[in-house]
Amino acid sequence: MRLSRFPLATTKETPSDAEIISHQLMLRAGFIRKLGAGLYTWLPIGLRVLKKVENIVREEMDRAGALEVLMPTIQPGELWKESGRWDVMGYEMLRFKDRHKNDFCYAPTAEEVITFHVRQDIRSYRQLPINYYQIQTKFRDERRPRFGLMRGREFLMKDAYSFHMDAEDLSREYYNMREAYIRVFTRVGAAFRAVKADSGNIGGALSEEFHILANSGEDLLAVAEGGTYAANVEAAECKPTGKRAAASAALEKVSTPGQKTCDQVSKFLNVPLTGKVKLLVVHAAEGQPHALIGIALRGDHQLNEVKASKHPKVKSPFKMATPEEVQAAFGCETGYLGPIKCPIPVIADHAAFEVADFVCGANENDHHLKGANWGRDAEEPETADLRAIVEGDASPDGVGVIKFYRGIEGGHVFQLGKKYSKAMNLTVLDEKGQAVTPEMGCYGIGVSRLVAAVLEQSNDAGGMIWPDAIAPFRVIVCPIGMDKSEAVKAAAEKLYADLNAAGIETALDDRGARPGSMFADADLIGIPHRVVIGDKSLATAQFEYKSRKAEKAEMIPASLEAVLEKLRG
RNA sequence: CGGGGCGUAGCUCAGCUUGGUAGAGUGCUUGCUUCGGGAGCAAGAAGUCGCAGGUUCGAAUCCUGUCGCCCCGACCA
Repeated sequence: MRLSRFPLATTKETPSDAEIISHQLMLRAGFIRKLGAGLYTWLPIGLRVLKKVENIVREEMDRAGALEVLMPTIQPGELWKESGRWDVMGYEMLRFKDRHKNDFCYAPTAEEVITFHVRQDIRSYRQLPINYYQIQTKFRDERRPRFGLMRGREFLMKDAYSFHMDAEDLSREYYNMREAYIRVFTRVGAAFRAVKADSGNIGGALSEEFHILANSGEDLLAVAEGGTYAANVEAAECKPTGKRAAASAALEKVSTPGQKTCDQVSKFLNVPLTGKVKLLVVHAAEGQPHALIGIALRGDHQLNEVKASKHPKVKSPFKMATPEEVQAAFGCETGYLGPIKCPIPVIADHAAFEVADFVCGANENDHHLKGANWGRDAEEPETADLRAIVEGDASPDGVGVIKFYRGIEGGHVFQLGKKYSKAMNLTVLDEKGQAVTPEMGCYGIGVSRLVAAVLEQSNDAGGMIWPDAIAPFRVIVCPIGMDKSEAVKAAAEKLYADLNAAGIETALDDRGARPGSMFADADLIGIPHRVVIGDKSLATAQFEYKSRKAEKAEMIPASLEAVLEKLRG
């Protein structure tokens, strides 16, 4: 591509409404332009990168045996009513009516549509398993779109849906997709991690997210150093150790005027935070004997609200009791609550259950208890995994120590089970002629998000640094004084033609710009390989080569072969 | 949805408190000089000051409404 014919809309200034580096760079380098909140146009150079990522995804899906389809972005509301999600989905789903006043929505996902088609066409077990995928625009009306392409409203997504006769075959395909995802993320040059995700489904349904590691990531990941365990902190388990020291101290009520927080009490009584048990009061689930329920946590731990919401005795979604409700139930302020002589039922987190001789609130203003013990001073409580995992915890699988990383969710593989096939009455006949409801899996990759995510972990002060596999061009040829020197012009044109002939996507900066601006643009748009041709280097029959990642340029022989050698580098 | 902020030249912003001829930088056009890390000088084109009302002799500026966008939070998956 001749840059004189290819508008490079680069700017020096950083747009004020871009918060994260990938968003800033994509605007500055002219990859995207904003049309509205969460809506972006891909300009020619940016689109080249998007298409490359898209093709890698397509190749790997094809290789894994999935079949590409293309479903409409506009979906009939009827199907969503059939699955029951029309009323469940919130404002995230953009709804509208056509001229006949029929309900429609802009696709946020496509389980309903694909299930509808499979129901039309798939009748026999002989036709299964099957895995359909598409790479198509989605729209989710996020309440707060942000971070450019990272959380846009309209985005490009690869979504795949597989159908199976039984859970075993679903599991096989799940791992098949997982392998395909590993290949995709590896090929686009991302440093990533597959982590266990929130798997709410009963029946051992598996769910894993593929995260690109980046400090700007919205998700926190718990990864075992020296082990293989990795999970989204929302889903990271905390296992009981099964050990608790015997009670050795006598129960004693002490005056702790004004000491309301765990930190304050810990310092005031000179006991470590790990020796304190705190009690959170939350709303109980419908049908529980008491409207409130207490959750006991060790002093240094935080509640994991996802886990709490899933506990059968806790109201979902999770809701904390108000100070007034606590006062009514306990007759004291929230700073002095404890599980001993507690007026409401208590569930203890495993870690809180394993503390002996602990300090806790006395359920009386300005007083705490010392030397408290489960079993002796209160009934042995029901226990559950309720706390958030913390760095330094032992890995739940027993191998390694937990460390936190930030990640950007780029993909998700999920065993759906029969949720949609059942709701939408999809059945196929098995070899005995019996109708069977197929098992489903779904597998997504945020294609446009992946572009931003890779960039998020691959940039420097000069701008973008694209991996070869998804760079808009692999090589940029920068002739110095092309207008003045026939030799430079001829050499640059020849190299440009030769590289293209060799199948290398090459940009020729024939704009006649000054060297400074040429180099700055080449760096900003992140072309991985740069060849500079000037009279000085040609005098010694040399080109100047610089890798985008390298500090300095180096001289190479002025030949196509020498350049190709560097690309193989 | 709650709180805060911003809409002025293609882009980034000043001007608004205290009403009186529309500004800068950058980008763009032309010319001359320059030419290895975003050049210099000169000339030039470019804005119904988000939109609609109102107050006023006069509104970018004050008031009301409205739309759009951004940030924090909550919410959702």
